[in-house]
Amino acid sequence: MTRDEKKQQTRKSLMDSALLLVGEGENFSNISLREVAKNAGVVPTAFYRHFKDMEELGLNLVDELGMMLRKLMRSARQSQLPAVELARNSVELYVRYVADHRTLFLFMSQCRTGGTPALRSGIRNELGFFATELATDIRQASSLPRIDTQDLEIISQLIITAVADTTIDILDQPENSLQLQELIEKTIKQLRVIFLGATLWESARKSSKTN
Amino acid sequence: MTRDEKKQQTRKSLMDSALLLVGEGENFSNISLREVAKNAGVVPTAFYRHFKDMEELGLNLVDELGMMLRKLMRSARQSQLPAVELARNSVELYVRYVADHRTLFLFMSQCRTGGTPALRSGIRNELGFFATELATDIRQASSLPRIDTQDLEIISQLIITAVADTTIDILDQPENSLQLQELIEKTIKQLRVIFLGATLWESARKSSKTN
DNA sequence: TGTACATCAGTGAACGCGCGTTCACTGATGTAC
DNA sequence: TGTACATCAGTGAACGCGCGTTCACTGATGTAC
Repeated sequence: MTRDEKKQQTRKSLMDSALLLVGEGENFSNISLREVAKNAGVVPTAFYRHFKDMEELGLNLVDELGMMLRKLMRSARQSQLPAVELARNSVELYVRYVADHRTLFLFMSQCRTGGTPALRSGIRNELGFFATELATDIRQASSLPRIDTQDLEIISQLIITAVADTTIDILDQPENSLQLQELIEKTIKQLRVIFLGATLWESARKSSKTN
Repeated sequence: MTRDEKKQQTRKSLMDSALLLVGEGENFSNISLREVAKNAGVVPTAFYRHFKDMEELGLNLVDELGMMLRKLMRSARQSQLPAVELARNSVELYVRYVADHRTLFLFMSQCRTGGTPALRSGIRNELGFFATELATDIRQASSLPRIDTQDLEIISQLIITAVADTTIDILDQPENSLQLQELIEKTIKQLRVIFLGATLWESARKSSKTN
């Protein structure tokens, strides 16, 4: 193994170590550089070969989260489902991703509102990007062909907010629990309300034009 | 001043001191007992005469938040506005409350997803209570007279989520900024989409009954 | 291919600091008579 | 009202601990010839 490969491996260990500690219930902003290093099996000073401080490590986790979300989006696009089952399908796909990447989504939920300004804005950026992509998809699906672009983005943001906000509740539930199923149904209903509203919104726009 | 009055005063100083530090950009979960005591003008050990630890102080801040939210709800009820301007009026009232109690809402935003389990569930509890109240109000306003109670609660939760989620963005903006106004308009639009969706949701329920 | 030197990821000792918590205390306020 | 004692909010010294960061270092990997 080359020196560079080894370095990348240690770097990954450090990031995984931080996520592990998040998974054990620690708040990311309370996790110490020393804990992370210890957990990764290196001496504290080795940390500095990879990151300036914990915030920089966090920003790299945000990048990892971003890639994850893009993968999720790609999966969602593949399943060309009829609109009626789109909400259910999307939520269930999301829940599966959350379960499979528990610690990364815990990190997201924690830092989205609780992190340092840089972390917060990093995550909000990724979610914003996600919302824009979602708006494009909705546009292309032509379900709401005449709604204006700005409003479509606002609606997409609302969808993301509704889903992102349930994430912490999902993570608090054991997998396959009854409560988890209820959370899923709740979120599906919320998305359907939003979709229904979006349909009417379009006509509201049109009628306001005629006023 | 009696001894008990003095004690209550110190207790308040400690809680205010914690909020002050939150207002200065510190994360509540990183604030030390010593900082709080120092800021309140007492010796660190005096802290223990009032709270077991910082989490207990935080739970008392959650109570304060709860009272605040109930006051907000009462104000909102007084303004018997027509449904068409209800969204705008509510959002603007909320924004005024957020501006007037900046640090308390910062605390809420931080801890809603980032706090310890006890704090998180405390805040979610308050917001849940708020959602239930909101559902009752919507029911009584009879705007959606035949929607089922459970679904109405779910829709109320979505409204709360949409508003609560913008809170952190509102707090990041200087008062009276253009961006702030845009955030307000965005939230109003989101609430209107939800209300519109709720109207359709009702008929969707009815039509499913006929299937 | 073999040698001599450069690079640099990770080491380990050391530092000063703020932390939460303990303890015995002080002295103003409260209470019983 | 006055006195003697009890209460208890706040004091201040002390503790051991984990923290982030510095520094000179080691030794395996990489490179130039």
